[in-house]
Formats: sequence, C-alpha cells, structure tokens
Amino acid sequence: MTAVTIQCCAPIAREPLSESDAAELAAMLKAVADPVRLRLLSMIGSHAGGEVCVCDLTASFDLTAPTISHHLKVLRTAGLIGSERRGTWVYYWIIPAAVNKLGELFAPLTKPAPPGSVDVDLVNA
Amino acid sequence: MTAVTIQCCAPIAREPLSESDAAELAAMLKAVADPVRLRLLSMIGSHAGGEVCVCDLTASFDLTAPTISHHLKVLRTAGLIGSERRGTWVYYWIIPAAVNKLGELFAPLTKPAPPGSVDVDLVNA
DNA sequence: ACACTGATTAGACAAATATCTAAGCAGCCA
DNA sequence: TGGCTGCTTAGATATTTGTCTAATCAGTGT
Repeated sequence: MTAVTIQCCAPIAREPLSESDAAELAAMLKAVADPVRLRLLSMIGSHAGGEVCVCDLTASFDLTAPTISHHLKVLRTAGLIGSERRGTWVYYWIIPAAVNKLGELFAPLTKPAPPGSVDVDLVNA
Repeated sequence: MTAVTIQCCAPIAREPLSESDAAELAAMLKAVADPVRLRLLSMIGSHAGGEVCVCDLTASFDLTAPTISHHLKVLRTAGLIGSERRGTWVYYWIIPAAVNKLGELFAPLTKPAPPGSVDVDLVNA
C-alpha cells in the first residue's frame, strides 16, 4: 500500500543531516520528547477506531485539562496529530506519515528498506 | 548510569506506553530533540570507520568548544554514543542498539496486520 | 435566554536548558 | 620543566518550557 512516507532524510547513521533538515526534525522530536506527550501520542495512535476523544485522555493523567490541551496543541502544531470538533467533543487522531518520518530517521542500516517494508526483527534476541 | 535497555516498548501506535516507559523514552528523545545534537549524532553515526574525533566535529558548527562538549555529554548520558580518549584526541561512536530502540518506537504497523484486523475504521463504536 | 459541560486560550511563574567565558585537566613535545 | 593543544568542567545568564488558575469559546438542553 506504500504508506505515505514524507520523504525528508536518510537514516541518521547514513549521512550527515543538513542544518535545515536537522532543525525541522528537531522540532518534531521536541514535540514527542516529553513523557506526557509520548503517552498521549501512543494512546491516540493505538486506540481502536483511530480516534480518541479528549475526554478519554484527561482521565489518565494527574494534570489539569488546560495542560493536556497544551500538550495536544504541541503535537498538533508539530504535524503529528490531527483534530476535529464534533458536537460537544473534540477528537484526535494520529498522522502516520509524520510518525513514519521519525521512524525512518532512526532506522537501522542493516537493511536499506524501501518505504512500506520495514523488517526490523532484531528484537527477537 | 543510563541503564542500557535494548528492548523496551512496542511501537507507539500499537499500545499505550506505560508511565515509566514513557519517561525513559522521553529522556532519550530529549537528547536528540535538538538541531545541534541531531547533526552531531548523524555525523558520528554516518562517519566511515565508525568513530569521529571531536576535533572533526567542532569545525562544522558556529559554536564554542564547551558547547559542543556539552551536547556530546547529553548524548552520551542518554546512552546514544560512547567515547574514549586516545592520546591527544577523544573519539566518539554511535551505539546502534539505543538508536534502534527509537526507531522501533516509531515503526509503522504495516506488518502485524492479520486479515480483518482493526485498521482505520471511522466507525464510532 | 439561560445554565451547564467540554475544551481551548491567556497570563503568570518555577524549573529546565542552551549558550557563553573562565578555569581545569590530559597528553604531547622541545 | 615548561609551554602548547585538545577537550571537559564550573559558573553565570537569557531563553524556553511545563504547569497552574482564571477567563473565554463552542454546543447542548432546558
């Protein structure tokens, strides 16, 4: 299905990143480099149905609603999630292309995998 | 210290991260969520021979030596690179297992999809 | 219109951080 | 020994950031 992989950069261990690519990627990484946002992203991304209501997220944290809202905004601004209001509630979903982009950045060099087929199996050990 | 945990977590879109896993991963991500450190990491990781002398890194940046040293320390503390002094110079190398760990975090879920599995259905259960 | 709930925005503040200068440490070489 | 170079540590500072409270916006239902 050739997942939509925004092409940006080679894996980090293949060639040096340009200054601008590094800046762009660092901005995305900064968005996920927070425990709360990481959990939010995984909650949203792993949720059956592909969408999560904010109301289902806040309960899992010991934080106020504005704080959760702030973190969601950071993720959204970074292009990692999308959102839409439907009636009373606001729903969030993950944007796979953006997440894939990060995955490719740290992809191992043992296998120069073309987009779509990532066969990381060294987890087995 | 930086416990070198080779394997840690399922991809971010497979299941919600635990609080402690999120904290551990966020610490690693924070280390790479900086343009300078990203470039340093890619310079080190992509260098032929697997090692780079600090003296070869500083020239590429418009920063003072102590600042570069600081960033290298952050990467080293996060377990992403190793270092050793040999004579006059200090060499750095990448630690692939740590980088792979990040790659797996953002790995796409294309593979473990048995027929009729939960894909992206917009049905509100 | 009004009240109520869900979510975001605005503003404030403490904590973390990226950068610098100055100082210290480790090897080389004359 | 002394001086020189490469790198790190220490301390200071301005900026960024995570969190809160208070206020505001958006929808629903009397």
